[in-house]
Formats: sequence, C-alpha cells, structure tokens
Amino acid sequence: MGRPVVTTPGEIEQAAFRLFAAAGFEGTTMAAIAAEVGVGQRTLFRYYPSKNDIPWGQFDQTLGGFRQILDDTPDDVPLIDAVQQAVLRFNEYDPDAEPPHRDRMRLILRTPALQAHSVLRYADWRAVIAAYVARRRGLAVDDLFPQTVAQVSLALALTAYDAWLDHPEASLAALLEDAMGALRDYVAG
Amino acid sequence: MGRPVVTTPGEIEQAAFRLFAAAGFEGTTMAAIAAEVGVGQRTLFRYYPSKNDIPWGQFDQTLGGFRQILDDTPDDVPLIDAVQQAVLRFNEYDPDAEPPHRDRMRLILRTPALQAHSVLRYADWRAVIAAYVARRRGLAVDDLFPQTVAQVSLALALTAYDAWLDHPEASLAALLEDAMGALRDYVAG
DNA sequence: CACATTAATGGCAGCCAGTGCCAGAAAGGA
DNA sequence: TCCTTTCTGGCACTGGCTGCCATTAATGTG
Repeated sequence: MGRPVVTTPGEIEQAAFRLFAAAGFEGTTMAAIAAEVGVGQRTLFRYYPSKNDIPWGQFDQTLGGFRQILDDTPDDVPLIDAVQQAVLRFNEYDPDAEPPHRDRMRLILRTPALQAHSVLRYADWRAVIAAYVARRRGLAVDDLFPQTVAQVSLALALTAYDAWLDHPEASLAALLEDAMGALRDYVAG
Repeated sequence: MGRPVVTTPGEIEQAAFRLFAAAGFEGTTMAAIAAEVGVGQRTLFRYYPSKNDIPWGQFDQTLGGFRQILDDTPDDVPLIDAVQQAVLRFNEYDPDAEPPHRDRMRLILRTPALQAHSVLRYADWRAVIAAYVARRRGLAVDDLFPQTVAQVSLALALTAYDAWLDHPEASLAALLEDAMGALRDYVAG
C-alpha cells in the first residue's frame, strides 16, 4: 500500500531525451526535466541518482541477462569465443529498436560528462566478464588474467561502438568482429 | 610584464595532496585548498580548470615525451613491441619518485569521481598511440586498427596499474609485461 | 617622476547538481 | 474513522564552477 507513484523511470527517460534532443545534455537542467515530466525536482532524484544516470536507463537490470548468456555457454567453447559471442549477443537489438539505441549511445559516448560517468557503469559490466573468466580458469576474480580479459573486452566494445556511430551502415556485430580481428592482427604482429 | 603570479601549479598540488591525505578527495573543498595555498578561490580555478584535474598535475606536458619515445623507435621494431616498450618507458620513474607516484595513482584510480574524470585525460594518451600506429601502418587515425590498439593499450595499462596498487612489491614494468602476456594467452586460446 | 599599458588577483553574485529534512498527500487495513 | 505505510515535493543548504569587474603590481614611455 502507501501513496502510489506518480511517474516511472521510462516516462522520465522519454521526457529527458526529448529535452536533450532540443537543448543538448548540458543545456538541459534537472529542473527542466522535472517540469517536463510534471513532477517535483526532488522526486526526480529518487528515480535517478544523478543526471548522468538518466541516459543509461535500465542498464543495471540488463546485466543479469549478460551473466545469463555467459552461464548458458557450454564450457567446451573456447574462452575467447565464449566472451566474444556473449558480447555480441548482449548488444543485439531488434532492427526497429536500433535507432533509439544508437541515439542513446551517441549521447553517452560523445558527451564528455557522460563519457566520464560511464566508466562507473562499465565497471559492473567488466565484473560480469571477469567473474566468468575467473570461473572458467579456476582463478580469483582479482587475478590479472580475468581483469585483463575484462578490460580488453571493454576496449573492443568501445572501439566498435565508436566506429558504429560514424558508420551507421555497418552492423555493430560486424564492427565487433572487426575489432577482434584487429586485436588478433596486432598480437600476431 | 603585468602583475606577477602569486603561486604555481606545483605549490597548489602539494597543498591539495596534503589536504586529500587528511580528509580525502571528496572531503576537501576548493575553498579549503585555496585557504591552504593562501590564494583566492577564484584564482585556483585559473590554475586548474576543475578540482578533478588537480591530481593529474602536469600530465598533459608529459604526453610530448610519450610521443617522443614513440617517434624515436626504429620502424623495424615490431609494432606491438614498439608500443609496449613506449608504454613501459613512459611509466618509468626514479625509485624515490615512485611512492608519491603510487599515491597519486591510488587517488586517481580508486576515487570514483577521479576514475570517471580520467577517461577524458586518457583520450589524449590514446590519441598519441593511435597516431603512431596509424603512421606505422599507413592508416588514418580514425581507422579501426589504430583505435583498437590504442584502446587495448590503455586497457592493459589500467589493469597493470590497478594490480600494482594491490601488490606494491611487484614492479609496474613486470605487471605491464604480465598483462601483455595475459592478452597473448587469451588471444592464443 | 608621472602615467599609460599589461597581466594577474580575488571578491561577488549567481547557476546548477545533489542532499537532508520534514510536512503533507494518498493509498490500504483495522 | 483513524492508523500505518509509502511516496511526494518544497525548502534550505553545500559545493563546484563561471562571468564580471574593480584592484593590484609589475613594466614600459615621455
């Protein structure tokens, strides 16, 4: 029971993106978003801990799915393929869900304040990979190997995403493969 | 000519680190730092564009040296070795300069606000690597290969630094090598 | 020796994100 | 009807940061 909620994270997100599109991220104040939603500014901060978190939406909850994808992978799949495939599948979207996803990622990857804030979000994403790699190899999560794989996986994903923003005609999946290919070339010499 | 300056970036840095050590980064206000230096708060912001930039000190100027190291590398050195060696040399410090360097890096890598802010600084560092790789391979800086190498190099450096904070007995150089070794293992399968 | 010119200082007012506090609103249950 | 629960939103406040501008302290120049 108790007083019913007056809005939803989704509603806030939509209102916010509307304003971001019009005035940019920096040019949009929390007061303006609150007004657009028709809610008190104080309430806004109960739905999103910071302005920087709004573009990320429900990212945290999707990490469970990411973990699931990895756990569903048979252990006889080579580690690098397991991780690579999981990253690919985690970033698959319906064709009609792609344009908004791209807008969201453009905002996140090209707005300095969000670019900075993102590393705090990526940390959880990396932890999922590190935990999986540690289990597969019988290591501790903090060991150098799992940590390296997690960091490198993020590096590849970021590179692919960034290229995707400049080349919308290419598929994100293909770019992720290309980035992995570049890494193999680099290491092979 | 004109009015002489009343302080230096170095003096500010020292005062700031003194306060950070006592009250933590978040617990130290710009007003407190200004008072410690004996300077107006407004002046502080002319020396450092933001509180987050103080721990980075003169990092920007060191990038010239990084570029130099790469440019001085003979082109017949395999690309991966050239980059790896440059990263190693860029992070070499006198034995007596190491403890403060470690404190600085601990602050940067373990304080969320600084961790976030750092990506904006890393961007310049990555650009140095990307530019070098692009030249060596006759590619554009924006191409996937140079960007991937730059991102991955940063991933390795961050992994090594993070491990270094937990294992002061190990040398940073050794950890960088280990991270590279982990990457080779990972890619080799 | 005045007197410009130049360049840095620092105070002040103000913006914006974010927080603690608390009174009040709106639901369900006894 | 009253009580409990839960969410709301206003208010005051902190802290980073900026624009504006008068002031200060140097270095020329006549």
